[in-house]
Amino acid sequence: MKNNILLIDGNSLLFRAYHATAYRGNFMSTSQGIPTNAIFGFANMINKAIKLLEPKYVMVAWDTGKPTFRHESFEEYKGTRKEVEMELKVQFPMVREYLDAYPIFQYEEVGLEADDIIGSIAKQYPNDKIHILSSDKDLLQLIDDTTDVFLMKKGVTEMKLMDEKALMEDMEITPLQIIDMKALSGDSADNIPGVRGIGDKTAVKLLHAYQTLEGVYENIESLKGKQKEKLIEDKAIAFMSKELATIKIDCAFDFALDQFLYTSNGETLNNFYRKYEMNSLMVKETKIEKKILNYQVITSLTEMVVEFEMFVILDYDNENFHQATLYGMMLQNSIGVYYISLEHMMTDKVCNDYLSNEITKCTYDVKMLYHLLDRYGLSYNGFNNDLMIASFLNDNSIINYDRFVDAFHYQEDKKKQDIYGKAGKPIMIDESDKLDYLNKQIQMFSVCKEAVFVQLREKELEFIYRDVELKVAYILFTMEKEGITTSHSVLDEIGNTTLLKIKQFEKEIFEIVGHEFNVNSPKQLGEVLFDELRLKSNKKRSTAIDVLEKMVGVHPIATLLIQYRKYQKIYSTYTEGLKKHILKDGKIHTVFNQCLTQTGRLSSSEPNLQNLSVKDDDAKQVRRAFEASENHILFTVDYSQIELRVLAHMANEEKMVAAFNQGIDIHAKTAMEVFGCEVDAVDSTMRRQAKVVNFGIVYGQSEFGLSEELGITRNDAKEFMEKYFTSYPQIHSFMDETIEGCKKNGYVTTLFNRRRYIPEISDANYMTREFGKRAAMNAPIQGSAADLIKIAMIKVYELMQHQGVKSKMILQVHDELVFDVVEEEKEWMEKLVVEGMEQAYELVVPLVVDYGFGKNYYEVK
DNA sequence: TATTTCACG
DNA sequence: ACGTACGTGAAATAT
Repeated sequence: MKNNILLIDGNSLLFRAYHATAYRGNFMSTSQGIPTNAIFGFANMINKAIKLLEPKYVMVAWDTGKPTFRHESFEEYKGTRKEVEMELKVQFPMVREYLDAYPIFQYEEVGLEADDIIGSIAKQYPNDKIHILSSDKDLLQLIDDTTDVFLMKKGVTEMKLMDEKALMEDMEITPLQIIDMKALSGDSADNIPGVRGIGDKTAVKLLHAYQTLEGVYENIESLKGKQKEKLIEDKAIAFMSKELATIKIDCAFDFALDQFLYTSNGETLNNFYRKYEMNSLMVKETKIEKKILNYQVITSLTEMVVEFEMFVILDYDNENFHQATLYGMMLQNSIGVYYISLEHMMTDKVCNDYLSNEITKCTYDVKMLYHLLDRYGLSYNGFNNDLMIASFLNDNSIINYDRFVDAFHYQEDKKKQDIYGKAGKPIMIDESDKLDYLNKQIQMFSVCKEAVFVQLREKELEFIYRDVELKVAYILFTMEKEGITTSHSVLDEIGNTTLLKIKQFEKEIFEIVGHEFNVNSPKQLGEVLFDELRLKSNKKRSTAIDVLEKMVGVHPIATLLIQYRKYQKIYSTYTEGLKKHILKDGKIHTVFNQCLTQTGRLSSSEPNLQNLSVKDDDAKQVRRAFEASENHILFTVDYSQIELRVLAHMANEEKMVAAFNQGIDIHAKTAMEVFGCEVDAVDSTMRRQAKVVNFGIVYGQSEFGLSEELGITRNDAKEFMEKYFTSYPQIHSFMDETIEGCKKNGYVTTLFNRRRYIPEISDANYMTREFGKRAAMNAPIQGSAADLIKIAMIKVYELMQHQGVKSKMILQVHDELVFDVVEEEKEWMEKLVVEGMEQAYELVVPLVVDYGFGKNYYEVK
């Protein structure tokens, strides 16, 4: 029986991979700057070849000794060889490490070139099918009945299978004539001189007439003119060139074919990819592709057996929740996969029964499902499991999250975008491709499901999953659906006056500078400030606000720029930006992303309603556009210093806990401790400084950072922090223990067991490691606060349901909830929400809220 | 697509 | 000698 053997010309592929992926001196590299572009290209090449050829045996041959630049693209890079070489050189040991991780057998021998190794192996197994992968045309001479060459054309994925027939079509010569051709025309990249004045074209002509180099010289008298002269002159060189161009086929080796047996180890391979941050190459260990079941298109759920906890996914496009189109639904039971179109979902009574009953169902992204089914008037009961949320809780670092659930992406298969197009740019949907995609997706989900939920239990995340996130998902759906009334005319009005101010400031800036330029361009502004006006900054050429603020008093342009920036921001991001998001119902419906942040907070987008200006009054005016509905009043309730309270609780810092319990102003308390004075002696400056330290502690701020922030010397800042930690010793030990725990476990946890993995804490790089420590100190605090407000949302939502209020919860801004309250329910809601939030969970310190009412979002506070 | 800047908690 | 506070999203410019 014929074996399928793949022989890879390592050097030629690595050179090709390197040059094909190096773009104008830019290299793909790890965050530490280790170049990985050649490995990346190399991996793509061999993976593609292996996939296409399905070889039983694979090996890679390497050149030894000083590198011989056998690559055709060498010439182009000759000029910059020195620089380029280092970037490539470092990847030589890495590619060997890669092949060991695969694992793929590799071989090199002093005195032999990769060509000779490949040639000898190829001819040693005349009864097996040999494929050679290379970008070097030289290898084409090895083609015979059982040997072909996969020749890299351009880039890293284009390759052509060259056999005798293809070679004849392309170059009009036989494999062995490759040698004669090189003997005649030479190969500068290979240091083969050839006959001067004879190029590829002439060489081919001569070989057509006389078959071989020997043939040419036997018939030399039939030739004439300059050509004949040159041939006679360079005869010795020609024959030497022929020898040089001939690949050895008679080397003996002491390895056995069995050593090439192809296997691949997903774990070691993924460890390699992870190490060098080549996440896109990650392989999915579960290979379900081969056993994918067929799906069946049905018109009624009577055609399938309805089982407990089936996986259900929707067929919908890439738009956001209030715009997406629903086409159908796919379901999987223990027998198979079924697809029912929207039309039949709407008419089939059994389908309606299934969606309205409480039988447990599992999906991926339940909030999106609620939106779609709701918008199409369908029911959505019993969706008690969400694989997206579960896998996010297991590991919210994107890599693993993707690996686990979006595993089908790693099968080099179609992505959602390939099927439906991008948001705002839908494409014609190919029904069969789409159903194949959904079929694969649902089966992948089903395969992952069990492992995901086992992990969820192992990590003790069931509470946060079932009692927090799943419930929050439903509440967020209702909030997003409700939206917030937004006045287009108020935004217009603010926009218009803002635009006038922008124009005015711009004019004044141009007058000072003496010419016009794009003030929005950091590059152009940098030139104006640092080159033309000769202003100085300690931070390179940054034009950020803190740099500009330091220039106030030095140059009049600073104040103008600060003003310009402020109004430009109001105009572009807020007045104009927000208008685009007002829908026909006069409302803005933001999207709350539940599975995104590293800490467990929500994020808001399209538009972001969690960053509406509040600190600057001009900018805060934008909030006037966010209004209560008719006969309603806006109600906002926010936790007071929730992160500091969480810190006091988690660290169990007695003095701080006592202060909170006595209702003492915590910043004043801190000032008293740090400055060692009585409460009456605390002035506003001291309180402000204490407040900065309190916040800084939560972020793991350094002495340097504190000194910058407060504008004091580093020594003073150091003393400040020392006093802080002496006053609050438990906070110091809590931080230390948190960091130690993170180093030991690789992750930190919140009060409710939510995890954040922080691999950076063991990184070799100092800066990365320091970042890891700060993140480790902050995540339990920010994360626990995020958990708490989610619990409060549930508590308040449930109280509202039970008490039957008509008011709605509409926004969450990390420590704040916003409600659209029916006027008659004002006192009712005030009591309900304040109590709900304050009693959401019992800490060793009280949870306290501040709140306010108003007809719009400006007036509420 | 990446970078810079700036809005929020 | 390094570089310095956590977590987000949007817009404009630069590449």
